[in-house]
Amino acid sequence: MTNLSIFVSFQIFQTNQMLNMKEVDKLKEDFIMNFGHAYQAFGLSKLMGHVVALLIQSTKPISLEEISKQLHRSKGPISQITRRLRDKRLIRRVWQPTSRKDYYEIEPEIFENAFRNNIELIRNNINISKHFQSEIKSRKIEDTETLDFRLKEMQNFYELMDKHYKNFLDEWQILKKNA
Amino acid sequence: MTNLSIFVSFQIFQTNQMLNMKEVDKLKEDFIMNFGHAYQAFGLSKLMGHVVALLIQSTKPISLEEISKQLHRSKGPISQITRRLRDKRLIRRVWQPTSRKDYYEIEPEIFENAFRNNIELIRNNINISKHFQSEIKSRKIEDTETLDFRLKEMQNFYELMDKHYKNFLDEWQILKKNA
DNA sequence: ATTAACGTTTGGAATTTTTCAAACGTTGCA
DNA sequence: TGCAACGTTTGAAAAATTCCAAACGTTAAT
Repeated sequence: MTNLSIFVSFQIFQTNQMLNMKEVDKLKEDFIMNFGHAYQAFGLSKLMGHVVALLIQSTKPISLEEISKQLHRSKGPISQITRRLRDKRLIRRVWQPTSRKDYYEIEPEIFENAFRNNIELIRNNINISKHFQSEIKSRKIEDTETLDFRLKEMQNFYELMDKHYKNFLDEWQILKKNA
Repeated sequence: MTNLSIFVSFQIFQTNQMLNMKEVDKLKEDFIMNFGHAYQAFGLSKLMGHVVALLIQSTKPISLEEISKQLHRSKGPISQITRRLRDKRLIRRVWQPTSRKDYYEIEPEIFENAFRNNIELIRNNINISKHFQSEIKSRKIEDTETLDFRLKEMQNFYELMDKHYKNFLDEWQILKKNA
């Protein structure tokens, strides 16, 4: 009875430990999945979100091999996705003197950089509206009042947006320096 | 010689007319393609961009059948895409008393609404950062200083962004009323 | 020089997304 | 009541994307 009691409480202890382990892992996995969905919602690859999440929650840089292991992918797609993420300046490669492997860590300015990538899309909208306004004008097409109005509105909208985007980034820089 | 001259200039005239026709159509097609790419870059369906572009450049509402004809798609996908576009409030359905068909036109506040859809994604980022901060806290996980810092920064970043987004929309409203 | 440890590239497989044609349901009209 | 004109849904096909395994190139160590 006593023995059993001890045994049981030991079991419970074990189980709690394991549950805690599992819960932390589950939380980590959940974190990774959340970023996957968020990235997908932004029109990016889900895997990109997974890698980003993995690196955000990691205290130290992670090798390509370890990334592929943790995300259950082969090295091929991870190699490609890390390249794309580096191009977008969301992660960066670091050298560990002790190893020949490539290690990756999160780009400290990941959020700013992701945002800057978005600004470029906005700029593209401005360019589209400008481009077609000038095309219409130079060709003297008829009955374009409505389209002219809409294109001009589009231009105004995204130019104002661009202005506020800059304000935002400026204020963010100030905020960060004071922190 | 004179006759030939007249003939030639007539030919040129014809050709110019035809070229103009083609050029306008080409411009329209180019416009549609541009929106397709832009929508794709934002993680939306290319076809959504095509429909939006078609409706932006049209003076009058267009029937579902005509949309599918102009975009060379069958009615199935057009029906689905118009539904999604209506859900996002980028286009709207209008009733022509003379016809039983559904007609679509661009939503006058298309740009604002598209932007508002984006704000929701931002809000999601805030929620992710808040959620995991509280999860970490309630579970007393060890060595989370780095992650805590990053999550807090993420929250700050997107909350500041949200603030500026609101500023932007407010200013846009004012600008539009005064226009 | 050879080998071993890497990351990258590549061709095809697997998965997901898009699209179509046809069936279906609804509504207006005769 | 029956028919015709619609839009929507659906199951399968087509297209696009993602993914893996293996080949490859490069570099470092022996």
